Order: sequence, then C-alpha cells, then structure tokens
Amino acid sequence: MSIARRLFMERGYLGMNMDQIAEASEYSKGTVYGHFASKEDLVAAICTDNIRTRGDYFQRATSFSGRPRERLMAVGISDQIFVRKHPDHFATEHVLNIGSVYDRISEQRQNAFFSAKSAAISPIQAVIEEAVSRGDLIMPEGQDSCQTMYGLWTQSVGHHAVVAQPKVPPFEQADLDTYLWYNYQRLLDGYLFRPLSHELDYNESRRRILDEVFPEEQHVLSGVWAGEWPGTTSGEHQSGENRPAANQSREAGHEEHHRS
Amino acid sequence: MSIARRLFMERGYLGMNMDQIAEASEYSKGTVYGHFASKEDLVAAICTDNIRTRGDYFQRATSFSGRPRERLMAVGISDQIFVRKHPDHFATEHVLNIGSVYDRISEQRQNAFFSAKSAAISPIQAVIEEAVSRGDLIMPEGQDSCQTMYGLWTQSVGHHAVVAQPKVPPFEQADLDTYLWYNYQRLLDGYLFRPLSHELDYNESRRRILDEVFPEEQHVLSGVWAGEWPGTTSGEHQSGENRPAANQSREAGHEEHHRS
DNA sequence: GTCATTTCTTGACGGATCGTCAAAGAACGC
DNA sequence: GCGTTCTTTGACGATCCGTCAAGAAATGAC
Repeated sequence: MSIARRLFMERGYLGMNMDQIAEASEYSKGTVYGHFASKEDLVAAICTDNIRTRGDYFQRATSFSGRPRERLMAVGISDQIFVRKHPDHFATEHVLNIGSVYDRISEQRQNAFFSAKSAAISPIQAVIEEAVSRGDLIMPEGQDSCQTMYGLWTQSVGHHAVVAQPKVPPFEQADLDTYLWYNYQRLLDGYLFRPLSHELDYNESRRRILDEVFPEEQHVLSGVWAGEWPGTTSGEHQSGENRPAANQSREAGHEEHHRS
Repeated sequence: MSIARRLFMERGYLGMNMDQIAEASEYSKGTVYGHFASKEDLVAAICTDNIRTRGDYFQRATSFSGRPRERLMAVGISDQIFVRKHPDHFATEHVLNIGSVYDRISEQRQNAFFSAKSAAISPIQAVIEEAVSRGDLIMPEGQDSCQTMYGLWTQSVGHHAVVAQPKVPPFEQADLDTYLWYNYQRLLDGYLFRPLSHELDYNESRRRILDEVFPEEQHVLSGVWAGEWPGTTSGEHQSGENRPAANQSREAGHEEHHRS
C-alpha cells in the first residue's frame, strides 16, 4: 500500500499500473491481487486509510476545550492540516467516485470505506448536537442539526474539489483557504450559532487551537494562511462593521420586492 | 457526440469505449479520432457543451426581475432544473478532474472548456456586484464579493459531489436538495445580504421565479422539492423564529470563552 | 469520359495494461 | 523422506486505446 501510495502521488491514477507496483514491491502481481481485488480496490484501501486518519484529526479537533463553535473551527483547521499532510487524499477519493467503480471493489472494503467515512463525520455531528443542547444553536422546528452539518460539509467538499482543479476566473488570484474560513463563519453566523463571529475573537481561538491541539502539526500551515482577517490585526474588525444590523433589518422588505 | 453522450449515460465512463461509439455511429473509429483527440477529449467536448447549457440557465435565472438576492435564489433553482435535465453532466466533469487527464485533451478544447466555465459563472458574479453597488450587500474592507461567490459556489459543487455518491450516515434519509436551499439562505443571511430570509417571502419568490423564468422547465422539479420550509406553509416561519437576535447577540461572548 | 491528385474513410494492427490461472515452489505434517 | 497443503509466480488471454498504411471517394484538369 505504501508503494502504491507513492506511485499514485508520483504518476497519478492513470499513470500508475499494477505491474509497476508488483515490481517495486518484492512480490509478484499475482500476490498483489491476492490482497486487492482490482486496481480500484487498492485505491479504495489507500483512501479508507486516509479517511481514518482524517477522522482522527477531526476527533482531536473536537476535543479542544472551548465553545462548540470554536471546536467546529478547530475541525476546519484540522482539515487544513490534514490536506497539507496528505495531499493525495482527495485525488484517491475522487477516483472512487467515478461511475461504476464501486462495483469493482470488494464488498468488505466497501463497508470499511463507508463506515470510515461515517465515523469521520460523527464527532462533528456530536459537536453540533452539543451546541443545540447547550443553547448555542437553536434549530427551528421541523429542521435538524444535520442541515447545519450539511452546510459545513458541502462547503468543505466543494472547496477541496475546486482547489484540485485548474483555477478559473474570477478565482485566479484568490486565497481560497481564507475564503473558506470566512464562509464557515458567515454560514454559522447565518445559523445564529453562538458566539457569533463578532462576539468572540476567533483569531485568538485559532491560535489557541493550533498551540493546544496541533502543536506538532501547525508548522505545515505556516505561510499558507495567516489566520487573520485581511486588513485587520485582531477581532476588532468583526465587532466593528460586520455584526447583524437588526435595527435596520426589519425595515427593508416586501415593499421593494417588485422592482422594475 | 450525442451517441457518446447516450453511451456515457448508459454504461458510464469506464463502460463505454471508442469502438462502440464508432459502431453506433455510421463512421469508423479513425473518423471519430479525426474529431476528438482521445476518449477524454470526447468527454471534454460533451462536458463543455453541458457547461454552456448550464451557463444559459444561469443567464436566464439572473434575468429575473427582482432583488439581487432573489436572483441568486433563481440561480439555485436553475441549477436544480439543470441537473434534472442533464443528469450526466457532473459525471462527465468528474472524469475530467482525474489527475493528468487535461494533458490528454487538445489545447483548443481545453480553452473552450475553461472559458465556458468562466462564462457560466460570470452572470452570478455580476448579480453579487450589483448587490454591492445597490447596498444590499456590504463587503467589509479588505474583502471582495468574490468571497461570497465562492461560498455559494463551493456549496453547490460540494452538494453535487455528495449527491452523486452513495449516501452515508447521517445523511441517509435527508432531503439534500432542501438542505442546500436552506444553507444558501443561511450563508447569505450570514453575509447580511438584504433582504434577509425573514424580511422577504422567498417561497413566494420561488413560485414567481418558476412561473416567470422557467415555465417550461419547472415540471422537472415536481415532487422533488416542494419549495416550502419543512413544517411551514409560507414565509411565516422565517419571520417568526429565525431572525437575527441582535439584542442578545452582544451579551454572550468572551466571558464564556474559557470553559472547563 | 478519363485520368491524376487530393481528401476522406477504414479497420487491422501495435502497444499497454488489467486480471487469471496452471504450474512451480515452499512449508508443513507424519 | 515423502505426500499434502498453502503460497507465489509470471506468462497468458482479453480488452481497449490510438495509429496509419491502404483503399475509396471526391475533385479537377483536359
């Protein structure tokens, strides 16, 4: 698997082949096929392994001692660290999502894959549910915390998909990592997930998370993402300009609904 | 191309092959390769075509006569319609994002692909910029409207990626289309993008958008997504429970920062 | 109408790679 | 030392991509 992982990173999915892997290992192709049902099965094994690691990062992130929303931001940070340390991961997962490849993976490994995925998500779900029971997040009737989870999840999935592609205008020069962090905040503010981004200095939280939870790993983020809002030095900015302006918020409305 | 599209939908990327396509058409393989540099090149051609269609939907959606935020919701609706009418699209785009496939596509078609992509996005960008100039969206200093765009975009990309995969807990039973709509609203509320979701009846907007912009296409959404918030019958719900609670929002904060 | 030239079309072929399997080899039991 | 069982092997069949020399058709000159 480690050989396959290396070849995958060096040459990509199409570039690597099973003969290479057999040759690079000290075994033959037949033996390799004794362990993996197909090329896709091998990729699935690598991917499952990565997802477990990712889940471990999430687990650690959610163990941060802070408010639930801070712990969600810790998850976001852990995801940044994970992707830096395992740059092959999303490429492998991507391969599995091509149509009809799941058919070529042994049932056993499929189960391992899906349960790893589910297990990786669950600590995040737990944090959101704690936020609900604590009163930090109030879900309107008829809706569940899964929805919040889905918003964060799709934003993460979409982000990783977009950064893996060649950049397209208007995102050519953008710092997409910072965009993502910012949009997490906006989404959670939209949910009125307390404390809102202007109620707490999340830059300070970020520093604490890096120091307390990821002291060994934080160096991979150096130079990538300063963790400060552009144009500001601390939490000053949020609490100044970007808080919900509730007084005005009830004035504008239906009367402007139909415009020419 | 239409034959290739059909075969792609029926058998998937791995299942279709160039001999089949040649045979199904009235030409031979050599002639097919006269039009497309490779199998991937053919998929890229199909995908580019789909993206142009998608861009046309976005263009139509943004032509809706309403507030910028309503027009963004129209884009979301148009995306739903598009994906119902072109279920093959994301599978094709997905294939192109496998590592090192862009190398196997003719330069010409690569350019066509990327400019189609960029062109599809641009009307959305224009709406957001109009919102900024109109005062519906106030971007804090040092940030640009691109960021808002990115939030919506990643949520859309992530959503389409997730629904294409086998569902994993805790999303097994969830109505992910509704989740997406809801999260769009939460994100834009987080940006304080006016009118906020409780300031305008977006269910009413949705009905108007479907009737005015997509009278021919709206039937594909029947049964998929009622367009009403779960457990409510109109905009009643948003204006009741889910508005930003600014009075409390300045109380909870740093004092609860460090918890045991 | 005929022949030369250019353009288009063809499908057999080479090459690459996946996955199998009969045979060789190693390990084990007695 | 011998038979049985488990493991390993790499040659092989099968699939499929992309090419290209040869053939067919179209065009043009006279």
